[in-house]
Amino acid sequence: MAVNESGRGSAERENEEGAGVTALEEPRREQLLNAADRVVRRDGPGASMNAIATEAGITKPILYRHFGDRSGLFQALTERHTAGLLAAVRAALAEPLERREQVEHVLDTYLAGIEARPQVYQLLTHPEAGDPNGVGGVLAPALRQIAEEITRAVTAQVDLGPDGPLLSEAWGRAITGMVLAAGDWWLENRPCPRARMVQALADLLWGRLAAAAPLPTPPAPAPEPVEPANTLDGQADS
Amino acid sequence: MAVNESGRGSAERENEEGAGVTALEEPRREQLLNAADRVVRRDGPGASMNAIATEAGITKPILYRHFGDRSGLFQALTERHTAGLLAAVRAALAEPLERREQVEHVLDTYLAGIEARPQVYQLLTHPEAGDPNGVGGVLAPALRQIAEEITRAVTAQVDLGPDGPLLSEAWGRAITGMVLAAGDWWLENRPCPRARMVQALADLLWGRLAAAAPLPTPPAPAPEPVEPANTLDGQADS
DNA sequence: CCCTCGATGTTACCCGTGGTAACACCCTCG
DNA sequence: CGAGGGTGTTACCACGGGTAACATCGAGGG
Repeated sequence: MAVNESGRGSAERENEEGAGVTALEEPRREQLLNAADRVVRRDGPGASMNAIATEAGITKPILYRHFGDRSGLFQALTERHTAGLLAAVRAALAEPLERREQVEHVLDTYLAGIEARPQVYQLLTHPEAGDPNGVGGVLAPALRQIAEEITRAVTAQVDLGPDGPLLSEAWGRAITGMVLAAGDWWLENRPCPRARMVQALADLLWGRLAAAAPLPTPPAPAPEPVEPANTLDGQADS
Repeated sequence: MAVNESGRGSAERENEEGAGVTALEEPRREQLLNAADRVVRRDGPGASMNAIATEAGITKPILYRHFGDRSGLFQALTERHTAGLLAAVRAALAEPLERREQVEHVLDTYLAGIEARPQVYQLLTHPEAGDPNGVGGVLAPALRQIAEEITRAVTAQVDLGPDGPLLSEAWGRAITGMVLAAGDWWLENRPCPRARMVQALADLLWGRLAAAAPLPTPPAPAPEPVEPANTLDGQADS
């Protein structure tokens, strides 16, 4: 067919990849994941299967043979990257520090993790970009694991009285979401060094918002007529 | 033609819809939005344009004439629903209450808002499900507006010293993300009544996690062999 | 030596979805 | 009676996920 060297993207250099132990038993799979990784790093999530296949120097069906479907591929890809961050956070949560120091340590660990791999970080937070099925909550699986880890740590380390279980569960999610949103903003705007951000978040958790002095109410209280409570309850749909 | 009554989904009852003022000047548009609303409520985001068109009893091109493209439709749809929630939160933020009461009020307003329309709530938090372009941050536009509103309120009402701007910006995002994640979890599991959840979140912001007594470190420090620090840093790319 | 087996690879196709072009209808206004 | 604008339609295209069917090649085993 003489197609030997047609338009295969940037293939034929899958050798010096080097991956973890898993490569020893499933080398091809790892190579494909590495290719996918490159494409995602370049095109973000939502990269097409065709693009990934081309980058790997092959065609779609092989990808599907190895990963079943697109979400399978992305799940595998995500898990590779999740492991490190999750383990790091877990370790930080287990360290025997004074509470404030420990919280700062965990916050710093997370921020450092997402700082190190900004592109991939999108994968962890938006795994389902591109496949509309199963929207499933705000927290991606990776984040949900972190939330559970926090819950576990709080349950084990802090005395919250009879409502402990409820509080630690709620707080696990709350803290995760808080760090997620704040970290996302920080990563995008870089308004301050990491340590400063850690302080800001720890301060929030330490009730600094609650404790701070109030400012005097400004003189003109209602300058703009905001069109009172327009459709506050929206379409009642008769 | 004789196509009069072929396969048009559930059309010909667009009359008793009842919508806001905007319907007076752009009635067709409102009807289409109502149809889209129904479909999204039923199929979640990621509903296809065809499905929406069919539900409205028409075909795709008309949708595109009115909204340009898919994201235009969803943006219009989102704005309709955002208005109420945003206005409510804004009002709650402007109320002259004691700080703790005000925070509780805002939290309760938000939770009540998402509680009232769980299906649509997905729209606000996952507007880009189905269109992989422009992933753009964790916080959807609607949430970003809320975050800015919180930032504004904190800036105006709380004395945070020289770092005020940074802190209020960071905290605006952080609090929004916190309530988003916690609210999402609460909405899905309903582990407690709303008022309880409000308390839990306010307590967190009030530093209860920081202030609570520690639990004695459990006797057996390493009961489960957790497979020590597997691939802590993941792919080191040897 | 041949022949099966499994992994690797390909071409060609299906279907659904976003998006568009071109044409038809009707109703109103000058 | 036209012109124009809103409403509607039938195709059609490109592209992305996913699959069937066929081709190849190396390793064993009778």
